[in-house]
Order: sequence, then structure tokens, then C-alpha cells
Amino acid sequence: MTQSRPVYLKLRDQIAAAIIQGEYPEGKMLPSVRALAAEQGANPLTVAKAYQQFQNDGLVEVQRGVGMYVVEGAATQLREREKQHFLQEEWPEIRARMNRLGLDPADLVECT
Amino acid sequence: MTQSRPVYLKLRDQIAAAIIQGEYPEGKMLPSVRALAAEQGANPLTVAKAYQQFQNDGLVEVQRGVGMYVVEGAATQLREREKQHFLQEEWPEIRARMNRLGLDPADLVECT
DNA sequence: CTCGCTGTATTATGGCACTGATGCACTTAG
DNA sequence: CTAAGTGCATCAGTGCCATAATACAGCGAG
Repeated sequence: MTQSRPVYLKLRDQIAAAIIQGEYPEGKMLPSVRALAAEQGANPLTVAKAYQQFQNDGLVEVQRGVGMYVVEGAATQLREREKQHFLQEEWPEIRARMNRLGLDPADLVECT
Repeated sequence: MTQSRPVYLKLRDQIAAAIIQGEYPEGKMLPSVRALAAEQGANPLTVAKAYQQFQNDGLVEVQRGVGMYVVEGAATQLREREKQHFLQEEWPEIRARMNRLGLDPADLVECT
């Protein structure tokens, strides 16, 4: 019945967007796994798994017993990384798909 | 490490693309589950599962003991269906993402 | 009719991703 | 020191995916 994307991936994207948009400011602590889990109605471990990738990428810093902090420059770094991935991986695929469906990219730019 | 999409979904997309582009012409028989399974290195049942959805959507017709045939008008119907899904489900998300990343859609239309 | 091809149903099995509950190590406020 | 908060490791459960080995039913050529 879990037809949608995994919860931890949704959370990951959501957190990434929050960091990029400054909702989780650099240098500040982001919600604890338990807090975010309660807020999102998820399991703390699932939240932890979502946070994990940001640790591996060095975008957040862990202080055991204290919390996790957003590294300085994480926002722009994250934005650049996602931009790169979007342009190199996703956009070509999207273009090919639109072409196959007979859609003109120029037309879609206008629709809000 | 979210492994790649399930095999039967990949096959489904691949077959859909083939029908849209006329590689599997309307009225003609498409590869048997065993043949496509051998060609793709997959299990016949996995191929059957990929074919299943096209049957449910009435895009292919089964003649027991003979094979499965592409229904007349399946290509355009499939293209319209995917176009609808793309415009209503995927494109808004893509637009929001590009906006969040600071990418201008107009710029991307030109690249290639 | 016989043989070979079609799709389909059945059952079983292994693997893996996702989620969850519990407990531990650590830091800080009091 | 105590208590409450942090992240994290371990183990278990669940469900989907893919595979396999058969067996069956329908059609067509020889």
C-alpha cells in the first residue's frame, strides 16, 4: 500500500528545500529527530535516515548529545548541487519525454 | 541508495514508448512474454506483469493461444494519456523545482 | 490428431527496502 | 549529581519485487 515514494526521501527533499530557502538558517540547529518526527507524524528513525545523507555530504554537522547544525554555506552548496543534477540528469530526460509526447517546451513556459 | 525502479515498471515505460513511436505498430502482434523476457534478460512473469496494465487500459487485445495485439488507436490514446499526466502531475512540480533552484525555464528551452 | 507456440494461474522462495520499538552513549541545564 | 534532551546502534517485522518450476487452456501449422 506504500505506493508513494519512501517517507525518508520525501523528508529529505523537504528538508533540502527548507535549507535552500533559509527556513533552516545556516549555523542554526535544525529540529531534533524526535521533534520533526512528531511534527510530521513519522518515526524518529525515519527522520534520522533523512538527515543521514546531509551528514554524509557534509552539509550538516553533528554534536552528539546536542543536535545537528546547518553548516555555513550549505544553502548555496545544496542549490548548486541540485541545479547540477537537474540540468545533467533530469532535464535531458524531460526534454526527450516532451519531444516524444509532441509537446513544445516554449508553450509550457507561459502556463504560470 | 534507492535502487533503480522495478523491472516491470521499466519494461512498461519502454513498451509504452515503443507503441507511441510506432515500433510496435497498431494491429500487429507484440513480442511474446517469453520472447521479450529472453531478449531483456528478465522473467516471463515479469514481462507479463508489464503487459498486464496495457490490457487493463484496453490498449492491447489478447487472443488466447495466439498473442497480444496493439489496439487500433492505442498510440494516440497512450500519447494523450501520458501528455495529460505530464501536464497535470509532473510539469507543475518541475516548474516549482526550477523556480526554487533559480533556473529560468526560458533559458532551458534553448539548450539543445 | 500432434506438436509447438501463445497467455495465464498457482505456489514457493529469496532478497531487499522501509518502518518500527527499545535501549545506550553523550551533552547540557538545573 | 540528576534529569532531560540529543543522535545513534541493534534487532525485528512487514511488504513488495523478482525469480523459479510447473501446469493448464487455447490456437494454428503440418
